[in-house]
Amino acid sequence: MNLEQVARRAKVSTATVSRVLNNASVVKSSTRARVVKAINELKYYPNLHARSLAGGKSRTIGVIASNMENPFFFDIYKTIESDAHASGYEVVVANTDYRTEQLVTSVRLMIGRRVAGLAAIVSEMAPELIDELNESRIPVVFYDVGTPRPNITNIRVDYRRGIDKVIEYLHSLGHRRLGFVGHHAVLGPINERMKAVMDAMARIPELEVRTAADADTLEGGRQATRSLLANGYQPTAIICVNDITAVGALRELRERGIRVPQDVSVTGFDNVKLSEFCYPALTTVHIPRDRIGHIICNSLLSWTGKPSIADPELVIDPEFVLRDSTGPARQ
Amino acid sequence: MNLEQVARRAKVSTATVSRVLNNASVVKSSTRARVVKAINELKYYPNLHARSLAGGKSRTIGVIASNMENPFFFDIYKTIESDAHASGYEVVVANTDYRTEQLVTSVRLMIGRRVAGLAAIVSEMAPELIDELNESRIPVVFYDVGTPRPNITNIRVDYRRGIDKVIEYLHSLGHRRLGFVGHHAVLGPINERMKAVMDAMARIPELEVRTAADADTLEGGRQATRSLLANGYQPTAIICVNDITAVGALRELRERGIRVPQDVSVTGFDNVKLSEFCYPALTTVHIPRDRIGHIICNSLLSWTGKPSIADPELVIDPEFVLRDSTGPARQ
DNA sequence: TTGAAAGCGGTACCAG
DNA sequence: CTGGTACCGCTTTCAA
Repeated sequence: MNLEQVARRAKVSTATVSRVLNNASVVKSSTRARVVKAINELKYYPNLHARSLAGGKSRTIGVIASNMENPFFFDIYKTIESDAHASGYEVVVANTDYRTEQLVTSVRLMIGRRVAGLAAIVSEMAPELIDELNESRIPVVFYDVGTPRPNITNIRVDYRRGIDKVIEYLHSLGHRRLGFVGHHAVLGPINERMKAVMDAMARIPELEVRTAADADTLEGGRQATRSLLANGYQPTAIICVNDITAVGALRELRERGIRVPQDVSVTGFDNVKLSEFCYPALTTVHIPRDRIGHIICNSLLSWTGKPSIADPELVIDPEFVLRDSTGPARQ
Repeated sequence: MNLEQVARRAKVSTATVSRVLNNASVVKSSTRARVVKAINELKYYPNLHARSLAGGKSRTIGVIASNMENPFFFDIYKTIESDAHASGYEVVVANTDYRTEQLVTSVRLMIGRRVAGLAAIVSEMAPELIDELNESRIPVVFYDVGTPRPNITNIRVDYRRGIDKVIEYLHSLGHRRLGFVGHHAVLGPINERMKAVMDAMARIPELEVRTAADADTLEGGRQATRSLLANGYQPTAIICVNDITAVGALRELRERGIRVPQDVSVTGFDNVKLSEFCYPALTTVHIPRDRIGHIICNSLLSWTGKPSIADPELVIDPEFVLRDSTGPARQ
């Protein structure tokens, strides 16, 4: 089933069918009607590969994320998708599971697909990519990591500020013995969040902090919390790298009979929907995922081919959100 | 950057470069080495569109789901993706948000992409699709809805059995006044779950059931619960269409000071990870999402072109999971 | 083992 | 307004 068959049935040339498909206004309406009829009768659907090959473009934007299972990434993706659809673009996604190797594979796949734009919402990074991406001439937005380049825009959240707000608040409540629950991604923001904690510790001598890390999942948060408490350490507050791991932490604490926030305070990060629905509702830091999504999509689609007018690097300041999982330090 | 440039640099023909790319064994190893060198030096990545156009196939399988935000769908997707990757296939996804119109659009898009196989994990359905799909000759698996056809396999879970197990259990605990929290998808399994509840009510005269529905999200579950209780109705147990909405219900109940399970019991469905992590942990029904994913992928990739050897319709019996959100009926 | 060339299914330019 | 046709980048005979 192809253009030619449709053309034959409608008794026109393939060129005309193509025009109808791309609703060029030049086609006489009676002709158009015949073609449309033929298309429907034949249940014809254009071969997208042929289309993007011939056209040289692809009306598709690629999104690569570290962990779609985490609503943080998913929310950004959703926003991008809906913006893209609104502009007549399709979206194709890829997961890296925080694996650099997978990131490289995915990026190359996207290049191979000749996507019209690429958003990388990832914590990991591979230096060779920025070169390859540059030569590909594909507009790219990196969230969190990456270096600004001619066709690469950067967006990042000031995690340090976010963490500082959390620590400041906990400190004011009398917390001195802290725990940090991270996850296994060593690069990027996690590192930044972790470093922020370490720096705070250096800055405030009376602070003691121990850390543990596991997967970026509910279960991972639980495991990390378990190992954090394994050797008898008794923090009065646990700072989690994000909301998902925090919910995992809540569960571990609950099963140990440790009350939150009476016995220990817990904080999340990201402010995903779940953070209001878990029990107790999480004190966290809000990251405007919809705004990030809009900026990304906008930056990708408004690409002119020339250096963008907008800042090549955009930094977002996160907001502290107080809920029920934190309270005064015990003892 | 294309085959020809690589060919020129390696001083061979494009045919040979193509052979190297598809690692045909016929190429002399010294020649192959030259080509590989050229490819790397030029940072060449084959145009996937040209490839699948010329080859007539696409090494890509399509997955369409109703709501990727719900871990139920996401878990299935993850399994399919990992199986597909293991077999050298890529996966491209699409969301329908339970909208039939979007399903139609997505299916046509997949046909246009000439995917090697299509998995539709959806609750909605459009009759015209099965014809179009049939003519496309693409192997298809429908989960939940759809009619078996030459190239269409069907998988479904016996939701009725699952719901019956829940009701039976609640009934044995003395619950007579029930609530059902659904979501807005009118077709398919939801309907089946809802119908199962209704049928049970007819079967057991002493049962009273009222229902409410909203979106398939945490917030939706909360809203539905709110309207369920709005007019003073006081069920002793609330059956939720799935775990996500159940967690939403838990929150609404908590804010009203209604204790679970002392004052009212709550049940979920699906047994997603969150159901163990929320508080109280949900009594639910387990749906083996990994098994479903494996079956789907397997059925798609093992396609021979002829009617499959396996059953064209497969029904899965779900398992009851008892946790902490249910207890004896009060009063 | 390698090269030449005919498509794959569209798009878009140039005539008419 | 419509048709003819030269590509788009790659795969795949067919010969050499």
